[in-house]
Order: sequence, then structure tokens, then C-alpha cells
Amino acid sequence: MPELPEAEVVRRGLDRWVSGRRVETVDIVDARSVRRQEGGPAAFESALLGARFAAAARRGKFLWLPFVRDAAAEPRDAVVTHLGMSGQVLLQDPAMPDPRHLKIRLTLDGGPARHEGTSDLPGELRFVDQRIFGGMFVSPLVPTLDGAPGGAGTDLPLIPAAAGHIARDVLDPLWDPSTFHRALTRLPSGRPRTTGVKRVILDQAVISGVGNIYADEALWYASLHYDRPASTLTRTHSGILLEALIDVMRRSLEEGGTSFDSLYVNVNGESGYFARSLQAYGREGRDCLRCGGRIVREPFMGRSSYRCPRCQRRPRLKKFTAADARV
DNA sequence: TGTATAACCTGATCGC
DNA sequence: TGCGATCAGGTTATAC
Repeated sequence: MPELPEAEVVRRGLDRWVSGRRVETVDIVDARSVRRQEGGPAAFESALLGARFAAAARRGKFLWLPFVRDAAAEPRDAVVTHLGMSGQVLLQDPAMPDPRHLKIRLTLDGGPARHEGTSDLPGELRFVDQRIFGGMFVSPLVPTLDGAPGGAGTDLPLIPAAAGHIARDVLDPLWDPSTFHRALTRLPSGRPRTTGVKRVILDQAVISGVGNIYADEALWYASLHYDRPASTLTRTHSGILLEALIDVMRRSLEEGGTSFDSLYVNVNGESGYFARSLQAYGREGRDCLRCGGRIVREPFMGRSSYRCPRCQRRPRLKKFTAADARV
């Protein structure tokens, strides 16, 4: 299931194989995959025909390719891709049969000089999506603003308007423990966040790139229960949690991401191997590798949470006091 | 204003 | 064998 490491693997593939190339044809096989496109499928097609892609970028699980029509111009728009639950971006030879669940097909030219002599340069970019939670759409690039969730201090000067609400992601080098602690434990208004810590780290407007798998993994490393009120976390807790999030994302990235089935692959159709390294997620009934307790699976937000009941104990109910509300 | 939840979607799996 | 129910989960809209 695509989270930050999987999106980054795909971004690297796009950057290597697609940037610098021009779109020759656009074929929307299933209009549901461009449902977020303003103006509908026709607008998507007319925006991309003849466009030349620049370097691929990403924030959290959103990735995008800025594009231009005039080689001398600066990109003002980007084609944004979100993989959702089951999206894949494949670069394939046009002679290969269409994959099942093919939704969008872009044929690309031979690319710039750096692609010359590359005998196996795939000619088609194919967006494949079984569950149709993902999609593609064109969005104007806007400056990242101070005060926006991922705004000041980011290394991305421009971001698609449609992704402007997404906060700085886990691997952004400019996160620091103090900023993270405040984002985790306080609302923008300054009031305490009383909601559970897992809900908060899944909120892409607080920190982006975390999904159900890596949330459970990071909480296991930090020995935190998913329902512990965020406002009760100390700076030590939030510091350990941030380190755990960064560490689990980096290690997953080194192994090409997490694949449980064929639903996540890189642009070459290859699976990642991080599923073998998971400590909590998907390990129901197996021993906790830290304390020997038995990992349990519990319903949470309409999905599942995995934890060790011994070293990630359920928080005791605490009466809310005036001191908690002090800003 | 902040939080919780339903809806979207398809294939695999399970029980009857 | 075939059918229906259930489950998986990221994002957004809606309800509270």
C-alpha cells in the first residue's frame, strides 16, 4: 500500500525515465481516474498534449511532474499523481499488452540527449489502479506560503495548488523536534490536541506521508498506544516518535518500500521488500520482538491497528483539567 | 472550530 | 459450486 517510501520510489523512477520527455498522446481509459480534474477529462487531455516534463517532485504521498510547452518557459502547471490504495505508474513498451485495470496512458517521445543511446527507454507511461482511490489531475503551481501547513522553510518553492494543504513530510530535513512536538500536541489555535496520537500522525495536514502501516510501526518503536491523547505526550515522547517515523521511512526506502501483494510496484513493475522487516503491522498473534508479548489487531478508524499490549499499554483515562487547556 | 465517520472502489477470502 | 458478506485503507465531504 503506497505511503511515503513507495511514493518516493515512484518519484525517482519518473525523474529518471520521464523528465525531459514530451507527451505525444493522451488516452483516458477510465474517466474515474481523472475525477479530480477541473474541467473533466477533456481538460486533462488538452493540458498534457505536447507538454514536456521537468524534474519530478513529491510531498508526502502526492507526487507531481511540472511541465512546460515552451522550452524556454518556467513550469506553471504540474500533473499530480496520487497512488491511493492500489495505484501504479508503469513505464512500458507500447507493444506490451495493456495491464488489467489500466486507467490512463500517455505516450512519450524519445526524450532529451541524456536519453539518447538508451535502447530500452519505455515509450508509454501507464497509470494502473485496481480500487480507483488514486488518480491524476493537472493543477497550477503556486508558491509555498509562510504559515501554510508545510510552508515556511520547505525546500519546495512551488507546489500544486491542489496539494497546498499537505504538511511538510516525514523526510523533510527541516523538521525539528520542537516544531514537531508543537504540531503533534497543539492545535493551530494553540489549544491541546486531545485526539489519539495515531489519528494525528495520519493527518496529512500535520505531518504528511504516514499511512496505517508506518504509523503502527513508528508507534511500536516509540512504545506508544495509538489512542494516547496527543496532548499528553512529553517532548521526550514526541522526539522518539519523530525519530521512529524518520527511521522506519528511511529503512523502507532502502528496501524499495512495502509490498504485501502486487498492488504496489515501482515504475519497472518490481516489488519492495520492507514487509519482511515489519515489527507490528500484520503480525497479529505473533511474538513482540521486543518484549515477547503477543501482537494484537484492533479495529481503529474503520481499519486495523496492530500493537503489543505489553509494551504499548492502553492509556488510563485522565480527567481533563484547566491546566491541560493552558496555552 | 475541531473531531469523527461515511463513502468511494474492487478483488480476495470466508462461511454458508 | 455459487452466492453474499466482509475486509483492506487514503482522501474528502459531511455530520456532529
